[in-house]
Amino acid sequence: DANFIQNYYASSRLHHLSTFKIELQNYVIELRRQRGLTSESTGSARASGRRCIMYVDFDCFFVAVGLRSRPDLRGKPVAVSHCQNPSEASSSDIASCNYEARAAGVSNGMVVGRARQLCPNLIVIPYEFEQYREASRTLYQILVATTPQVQVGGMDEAILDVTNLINDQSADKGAQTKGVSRESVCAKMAESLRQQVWEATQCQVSVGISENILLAKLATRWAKPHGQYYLPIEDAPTRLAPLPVKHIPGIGETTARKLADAGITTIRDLRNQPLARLQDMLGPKAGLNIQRMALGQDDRPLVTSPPRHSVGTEIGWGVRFETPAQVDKFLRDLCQEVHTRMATASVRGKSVTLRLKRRQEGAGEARKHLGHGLCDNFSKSATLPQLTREADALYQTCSRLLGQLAVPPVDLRAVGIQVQKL
DNA sequence: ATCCTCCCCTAC
DNA sequence: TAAGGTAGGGGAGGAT
Ligand SMILES: Nc1ccn([C@H]2C[C@H](O)[C@@H](COP(=O)(O)OP(=O)(O)OP(=O)(O)O)O2)c(=O)n1
Ligand SMILES: [Mg+2]
Repeated sequence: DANFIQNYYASSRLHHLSTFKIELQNYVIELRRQRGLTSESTGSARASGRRCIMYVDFDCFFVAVGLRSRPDLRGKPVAVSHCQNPSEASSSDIASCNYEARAAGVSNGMVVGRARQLCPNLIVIPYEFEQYREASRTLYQILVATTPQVQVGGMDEAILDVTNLINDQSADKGAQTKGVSRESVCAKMAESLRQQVWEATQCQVSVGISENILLAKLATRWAKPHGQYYLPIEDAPTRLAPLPVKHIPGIGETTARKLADAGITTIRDLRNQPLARLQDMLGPKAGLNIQRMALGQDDRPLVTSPPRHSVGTEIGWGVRFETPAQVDKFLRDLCQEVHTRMATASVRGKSVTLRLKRRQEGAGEARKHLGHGLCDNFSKSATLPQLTREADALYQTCSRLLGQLAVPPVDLRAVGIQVQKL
């Protein structure tokens, strides 16, 4: 099908999630430039001691945007998904659900069929990607107008370093005790941001506030929905101790299970482990990082203009081929897509990786309609003849890699390419 | 030690 | 029907 890739991307939420993030990073740089703030000192460069970090995150973002034009649905359980029928067997993903739906056990990423079992009166509304894009951009306009020290966390979340702003305002107020003053000045600033975002977007954000990125992010959990929460760093040991390890950013499903197998389930457990044991399980750097986080320690500065290290594209849905010629055509189209993105970003690369998924021996049809199902992954990289972004050069090299990986077209379930060494 | 390739994992 | 992408951190194991 000639326009498969374009049509697919037009409907893929995960594609939009990823590409909006890149676009927002560039947008923030542009907003800073417009305000003549490019070379502003860092948010905490002047300060030697305590930082003040704010984590700003829209509440059930896609649903909140969708409900603006559907006020009659407020108060009812609502989810955003492609699902068009009332089936309890739908394998369509829920991108976002509101708090009414969550009360029934529904969560983001769940398939609609399962969600309907938990919440039979769940209402499904469609995606509105352009509206999400607009709301995100409005959020970032407001944030950059407050401080240039903004890190893009994603389409619906951002991190601010307001240390210098807070210190200046605390100093202006003169005599007040430092600790109390800082907290109240932070709280006022967060109130103001939430109000501005609400007025400009008719969507709510929550704000977590603390002294580093980790604690500010964890604080947003207590801030939601549509609230704010200041987590004093002194309280961190007590507040973090009982939380499941999965709350630490970087610990996902797989790592949490691995830790559970070793009897480690809470952040307290993580903190009490000998460092060497965590490092044996997770590796030297990961073990150290995770134990530091368990202690509430995080000295990472904001990254306000992250350098780009790779440009890639991958499709793992609807991939069902019969002939090598079909695979070849698909690969050509992917190379063209990457070429276009590299041109937009004004980058060229010296190395390319081909990534494939191959249907596992004996795996039946995927649980998800036209999904990749159970697969084995393969990747192979090669150096490009020169620093390039030309679609044809990418294709020549990828085509060779495809031959080397030798996956029968019928067994292919995903194809992707990624260019690096930019 | 440090690099390289081929992975796995994570977050939105 | 359904739209399971994307970039970065980092580990294992081998080469230098
Ligand atoms: N599995 C997921 C998770 C998220 N998203 C999209 C839809 C979300 O609205 C948006 C932001 O993700 P969040 O994790 O911030 O979730 P929400 O904003 O929906 O809820 P909240 O932040 O209130 O917990 O990303 C998605 O498509 N699929
Ligand atoms: Mg959110």
